[in-house]
Amino acid sequence: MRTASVIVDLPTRQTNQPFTYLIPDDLLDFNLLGHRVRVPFGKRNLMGYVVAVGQSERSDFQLKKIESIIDEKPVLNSEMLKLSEWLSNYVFSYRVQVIQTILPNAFKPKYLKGLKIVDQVPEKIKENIFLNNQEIEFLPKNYTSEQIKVINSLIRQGKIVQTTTIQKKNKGKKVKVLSNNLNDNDIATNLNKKSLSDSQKKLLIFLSGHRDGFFQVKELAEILDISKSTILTAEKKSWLKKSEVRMTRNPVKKIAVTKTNAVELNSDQKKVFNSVESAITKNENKTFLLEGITGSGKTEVYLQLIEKTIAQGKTALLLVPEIALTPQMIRLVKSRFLDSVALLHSGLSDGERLDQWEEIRDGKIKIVIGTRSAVFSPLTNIGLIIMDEEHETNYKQEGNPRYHARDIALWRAKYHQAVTLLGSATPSLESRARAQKGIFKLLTMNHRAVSGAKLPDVSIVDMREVWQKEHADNDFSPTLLKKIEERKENHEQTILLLNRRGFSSFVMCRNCGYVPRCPNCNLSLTLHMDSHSLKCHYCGYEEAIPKKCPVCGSPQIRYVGTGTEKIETKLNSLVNGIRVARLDQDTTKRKGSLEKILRDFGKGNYDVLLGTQMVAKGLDFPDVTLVGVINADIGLNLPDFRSGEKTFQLLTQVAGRSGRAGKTGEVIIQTFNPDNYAIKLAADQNYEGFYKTEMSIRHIADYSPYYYTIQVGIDGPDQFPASRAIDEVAEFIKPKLAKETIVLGPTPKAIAKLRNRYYFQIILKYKKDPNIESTLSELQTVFGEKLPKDIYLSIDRDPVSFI
DNA sequence: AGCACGCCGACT
DNA sequence: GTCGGCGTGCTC
Ligand SMILES: [Zn+2]
Ligand SMILES: [Zn+2]
Repeated sequence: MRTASVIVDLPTRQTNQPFTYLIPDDLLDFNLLGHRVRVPFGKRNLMGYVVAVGQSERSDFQLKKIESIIDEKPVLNSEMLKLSEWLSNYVFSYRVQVIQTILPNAFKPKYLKGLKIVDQVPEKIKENIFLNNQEIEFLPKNYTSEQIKVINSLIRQGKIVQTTTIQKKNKGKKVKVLSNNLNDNDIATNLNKKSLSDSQKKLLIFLSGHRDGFFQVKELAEILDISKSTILTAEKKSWLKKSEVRMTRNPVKKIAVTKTNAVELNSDQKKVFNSVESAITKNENKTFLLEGITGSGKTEVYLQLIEKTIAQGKTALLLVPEIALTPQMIRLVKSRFLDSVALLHSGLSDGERLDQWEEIRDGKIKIVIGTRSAVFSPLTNIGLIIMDEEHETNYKQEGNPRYHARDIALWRAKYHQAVTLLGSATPSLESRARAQKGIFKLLTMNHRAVSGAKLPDVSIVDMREVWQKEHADNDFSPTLLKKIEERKENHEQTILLLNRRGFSSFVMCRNCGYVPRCPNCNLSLTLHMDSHSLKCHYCGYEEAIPKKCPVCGSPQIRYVGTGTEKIETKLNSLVNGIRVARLDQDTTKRKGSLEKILRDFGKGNYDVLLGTQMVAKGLDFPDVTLVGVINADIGLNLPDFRSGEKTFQLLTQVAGRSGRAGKTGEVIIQTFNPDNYAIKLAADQNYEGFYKTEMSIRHIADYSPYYYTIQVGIDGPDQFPASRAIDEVAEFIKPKLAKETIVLGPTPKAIAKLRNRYYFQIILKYKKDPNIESTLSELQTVFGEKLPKDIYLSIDRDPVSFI
């Protein structure tokens, strides 16, 4: 018997395995591998993915037949089938969930429930419920309980049946287009007619110049500045021919650019280019780590390597942490490769994403640039995968499946015998350590690309002294303030970083010390003057600012700590006429607002760009000659072994925004911990020094990269059952793991309560433990089975954050 | 996820 | 006796 193994579209523990189906006669000659199919499953029809085809002689029970295929072409090629199998095991996720992540959202089907009459039913029912149809769509919430009762009894009697239909969605809009239907003679004769209106004349002249184009009515009306009715009349007269095309939505086309060409590389860049290029040419599965200081011209190297790859008939993938923050890079890529590049990011609609996906699969597009999920784009024959800013934690998905784009990139590069290029000014310790061991090849660029441009001069300002000499609570040291004023006078620009949004970090009663907290998370609420409210930054809870203390009634409420809002207000009052743009989550909620702020700042409409970590990433503004860090200590004391690394990266990256175009840049770092190693080494722009120091700290504490880490979590609506469950998890796994594996906990998570759920964790640290994967997958299947429904188990391999 | 099966309390 | 509550388990 010819059979197919099908993963059904049901992300549950019990259905996380292939089910075997018979292949119907009409599909026997068809290769079903990777196809979406409709299959009967229990009482209903589900969608599924064929992950294998073969022979089976099972006689223990009657196999069911595949009902039909959904698409003409398979949606998963053999690479993606293998990848999904590996990844689901690697990150402990259901296979369907991984497949859904690999595929564009538009492939998620909609199940429509319906009712169908199969026998005699009372006339009244036929009229009232079926509205005299044989089959209707059925949504229980649209019917009264009486009606549901009647329906249920008729189903029991076998007179009507429930049906499910699987609906495909988003196959792209069909649009009406018009094209020229006249030959030269026709046009000439029509143009000679006396009765011709100006609009008609315009249209005819246009048609004579665009013999082969297809245009939408609206488009034509706009181009020629004539009314729609003129065009419709012309259609009636058969001047124009009507047809329908499927619109492929291509968001890159909307970015208008002029073509640019490769720029001559400097000697640093040339060296890097040559090493990587030779590996691409030789089809070596090699990974390079490019450690290039900020402004060293990594992008130009990327572009020329992509060009080379394409010239060899292969495809290329460029991953960036966040599209919105790298508009310059996108523009550059687009200007170099024009329409042959696909842009994939979270801002696309399902339909846009599907269109791009199909063009990539069909080989029409050979260059893909995109964020995390673009790593799954269905390119074939990949020659080069570039991951820019490889240290960014954005590349790790929070929530299932918890994958890291770097892991996928390396897997795919191996599959394709391709080259991976990881680039950063501040590589993750993990990658840098691998380069040390020779697993990755280390390449460096230590000079800024623009001739004459140097790394900025960095100085640390000890805020303890400032508070002693001036008055405490000063957010601006006199040094920083003076320099901001100077920049304003000289028509240069300043970037200010403060990694905390809102007005103040929390509010406190001066009399009794009461601090308002979130009822869902028990975390202190942040004051927001924009919205005149207190907000929880973790769940979004919001309440009014108290006029007096709810505990003791005192009207003396103190605002503690400083956020971006307060800095904006202060700066406006301290420097006369200064124009400040604020860039944080609160000012960029609206679609397009981020781009607008950056554009306006680039045009010189502002003196200062003030914001959270967003201002540290990738921005490239030539007039910025001063970067100020208001408070470098935020994040330094978080309960996370990577807090030093994160601080170093943030400071180094933001410092790199200064003096990129030849004008000397300056950086002022304000801190209460001027002796902290991460802050000092960031001030020295000394990545290698930081790497060595941090590695010794990690070594002593047995942390990554010396050990692998896995976080096992439990969360539930009540504290006690959840804490008991995590204890049981520990009991379950401990005896199965290798003796050398270190088990930390169980402990409550750093944020112990979030959105009314209680969180607990166990951290596993291991170098080599052959039992780890089997133990954890057993934990999911065996232990997970008896876990109460409202308690969730999570497994996070190589977590990037412990907060 | 649905849906059936099954075992208890409440009602025509 | 029957209806319906939702706890448990299965779906190729
Ligand atoms: Zn009080
Ligand atoms: Zn909250």
